[in-house]
Amino acid sequence: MFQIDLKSRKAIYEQVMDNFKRLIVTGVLKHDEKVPSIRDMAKTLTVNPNTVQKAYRELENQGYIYTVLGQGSFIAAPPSQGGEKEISVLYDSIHNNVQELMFRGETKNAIITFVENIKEGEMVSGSN
Amino acid sequence: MFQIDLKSRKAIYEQVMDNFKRLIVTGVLKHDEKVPSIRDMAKTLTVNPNTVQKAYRELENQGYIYTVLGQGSFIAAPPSQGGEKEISVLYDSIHNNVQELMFRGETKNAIITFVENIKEGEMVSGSN
Amino acid sequence: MFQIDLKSRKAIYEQVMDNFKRLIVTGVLKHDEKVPSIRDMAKTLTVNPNTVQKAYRELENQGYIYTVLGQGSFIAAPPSQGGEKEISVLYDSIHNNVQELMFRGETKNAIITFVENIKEGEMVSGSN
Amino acid sequence: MFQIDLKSRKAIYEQVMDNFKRLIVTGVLKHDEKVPSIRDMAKTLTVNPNTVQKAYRELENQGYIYTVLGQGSFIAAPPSQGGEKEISVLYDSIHNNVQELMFRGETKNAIITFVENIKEGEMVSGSN
DNA sequence: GTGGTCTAGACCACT
DNA sequence: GTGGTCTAGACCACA
Repeated sequence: MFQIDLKSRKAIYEQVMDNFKRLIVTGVLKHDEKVPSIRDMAKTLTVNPNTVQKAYRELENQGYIYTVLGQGSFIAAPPSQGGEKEISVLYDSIHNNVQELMFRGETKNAIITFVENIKEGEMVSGSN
Repeated sequence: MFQIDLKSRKAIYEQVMDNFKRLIVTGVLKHDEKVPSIRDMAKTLTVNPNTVQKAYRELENQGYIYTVLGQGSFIAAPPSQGGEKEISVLYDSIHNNVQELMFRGETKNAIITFVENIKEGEMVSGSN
Repeated sequence: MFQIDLKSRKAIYEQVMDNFKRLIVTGVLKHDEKVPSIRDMAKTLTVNPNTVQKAYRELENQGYIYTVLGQGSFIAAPPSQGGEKEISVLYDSIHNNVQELMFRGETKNAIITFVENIKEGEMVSGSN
Repeated sequence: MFQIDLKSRKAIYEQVMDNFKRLIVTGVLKHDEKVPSIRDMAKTLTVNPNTVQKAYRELENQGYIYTVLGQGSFIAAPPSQGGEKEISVLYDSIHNNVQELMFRGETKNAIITFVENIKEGEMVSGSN
């Protein structure tokens, strides 16, 4: 499904979250699809189950998955409305990244071309 | 100059770094300009000098400032070349942010318009 | 493992770094081997944990070790490529040392014989 | 004569010392030749006279120059004998540098060839 | 004045 | 258990 980098400075549970988010956002994981159990996930990634549990708990808090007691966790429906704050955070992040790219010599046109070529169901290698 | 949030979950020294990076990238702080001494900065922010020192040391490692022994720290010259890895990280981050925005219902056109309106010396309210 | 000289003019954290570098470069410490925890090392050397932490952080920055959150630090893989600048610095240092040795009466042949006898996994008493 | 790098992490007085040592060892400055006065040197390098004074004092301690009261400082005679400790320090430094070069993938032959090509009166760009 | 090092000791997050 | 952050406060070297 995906891999995590134990040597990374990023916390493992955050890496797990990021990977799930990416798979959900890119449409690989669809609404109401079941996610692996905590134990299976932990075994697959060879990490501590507590770590996976923390990732799932956070994902649930942020609305990406929901849990049915005794049955496991499932992908939540895409947010139909709301999340204004989330959206502005994302825009701010883009703003900063674009400015730093320009500071580092990238042209605005190159950046816009890059953005234009992004498709809704496409993934990028490794990120943040 | 700027403020930091002592209650934030983000480390103080990282907040200091982010603020300086933003001021440098947006052109507010210019090449060879002197930055406040560690002690002054610590007093202004009401944090421990060691914390500011850590921020400055990291900023120096990352090439944003340079230090002259016994005289203080100064804004470094913008990166003329290299930083390929940095640049690809920034592009990846934009990629992910754009995808999540589209997942949340924003249109590609709205995002591109947003990017087109970013100027090289402009700041954004709260970021990251 | 090794000892440090608290009275030396050289910073303690630098002594710790130098010792680790020597053990790594000479092959005594091998890839993925665990290094003592910060607390253990501090106890062994009878110095403050913060001092050891600084040494470890720098060693990580320079690519000699890597850290797994919550598990400790480990010896990194030898540099496969790059480090052009590092290499030229080392050559420059040799250049200067050889010239000073000749200035002090050592013959070129004696120096070359010395270099020829250096083995990849050999240590030298006290250095630097 | 030479330049110093104010931005370097190396102390200015040490840079001055290193430069003089290099000029002496490479034969550019010869026995009994006069070295610039502290004031002239400070003006030329645009540094504090106290800094130059410290460099000269250290150079005198290490036997590279000697001072005649009221007349200035002069290059000392090359060491005819002694300095066993200095010599072993230089050999140790070479030992370590060679080992690190091999660790970084340089071959022994390449290093030996490099040493063979060093001439007594040749300089190297920037060192250490 | 400046930054750099070190200690002692507390608290937090991750595994 | 592990490393990471922060504080308070001392001392040193350099310019």
